[in-house]
Amino acid sequence: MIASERPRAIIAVDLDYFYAQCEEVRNPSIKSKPVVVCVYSGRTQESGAVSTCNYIARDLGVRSGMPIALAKRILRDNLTAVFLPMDMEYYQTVSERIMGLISSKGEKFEQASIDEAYLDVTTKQDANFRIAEEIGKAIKAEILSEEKMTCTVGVGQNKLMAKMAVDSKKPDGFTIILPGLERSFLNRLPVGKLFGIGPKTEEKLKAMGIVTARDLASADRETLSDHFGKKLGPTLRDIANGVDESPVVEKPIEQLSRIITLKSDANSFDFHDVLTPMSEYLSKKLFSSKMMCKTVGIILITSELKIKTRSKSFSPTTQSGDQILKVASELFYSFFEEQSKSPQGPISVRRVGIKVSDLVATSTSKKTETLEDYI
DNA sequence: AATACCGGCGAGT
DNA sequence: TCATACTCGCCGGTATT
Repeated sequence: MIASERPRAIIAVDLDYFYAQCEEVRNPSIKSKPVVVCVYSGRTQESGAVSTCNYIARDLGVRSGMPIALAKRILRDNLTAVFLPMDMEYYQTVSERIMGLISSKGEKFEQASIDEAYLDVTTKQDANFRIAEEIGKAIKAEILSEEKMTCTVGVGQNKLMAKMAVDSKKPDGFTIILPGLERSFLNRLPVGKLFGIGPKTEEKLKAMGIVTARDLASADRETLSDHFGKKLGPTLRDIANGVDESPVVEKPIEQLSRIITLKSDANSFDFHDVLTPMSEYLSKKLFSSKMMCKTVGIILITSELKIKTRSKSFSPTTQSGDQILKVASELFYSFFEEQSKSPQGPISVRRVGIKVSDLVATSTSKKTETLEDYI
């Protein structure tokens, strides 16, 4: 046993229906109406998907990921419904202000997404999360007064439990799971409600007779490893037990990608026109985040919505748009070469993208390693 | 035998 | 019915050293 470890106090903050709430803040007159934020793909007038929506729309049955046309059908009798195109730049600036606000409330801060963050507020005299509660309330109050926005806060002894606390009451929630009460909080939940267990894993577990978190928490370790592998198997059991040792730390970006929907499905490798701006965009992103990439990949989504990927690593690392374009073009070319030879013939593609990964920070020292590679 | 690379899949926002 | 744009992580297979 490890010498008496004091439980950590972790706060999770989740900005409620973030994109749609940003739109409400910008234009308060829509607050009383269903608000649906859309990603229009440009194929037809209404093609695309719902990114997120406010709770008025959710209560009427709209869900994120849903086709826009379906959301419009659901809301067709509601003359007040508002459909807006996504405005990432605006959401990003709002997010940055709020993240700055949250991070100032604790030493260790981790942004988990554009609208989620963790804060480690562990202090010596806070075994019952009194201080964490104060800080959590202060965060909610400040986001409300400064940005006119509600959020949901969860407190637990690790990131997993803080997140489960958040998920248990949204929107505008505040939930604390005290140390020791993890199992009683989780036990009744179906495994699919646990963070990290999606539909596929839930189905597999169900087939094994594991339905609730209680079942999973005491499931045979050997059996879990056999079915899910030696990493995921034990992790699943940990999740059901509320166990999570992962620290609150800012993680460096490890990949960047850019993907678009084609105006119509295609099956040739003449993608130069769409690839060029994507490569330039990624190059600029790399530059602004002071990163270089070692791997370039392509992403294709077929007409049947199957995802295909190809990638290539190289050295030295690069930041250049031309280089990214060159590698991506080669990958596209050989992908379609390969496809044309396959028995099914050429494949039809709906969406295409480029991904840069294996990112490394550009050397800050005077003598760069990459320079020597060129000599 | 260990590590790197590659493509597919799953989960989440 | 129609089905976005990202990010991260794991798995198994194969290639490289």
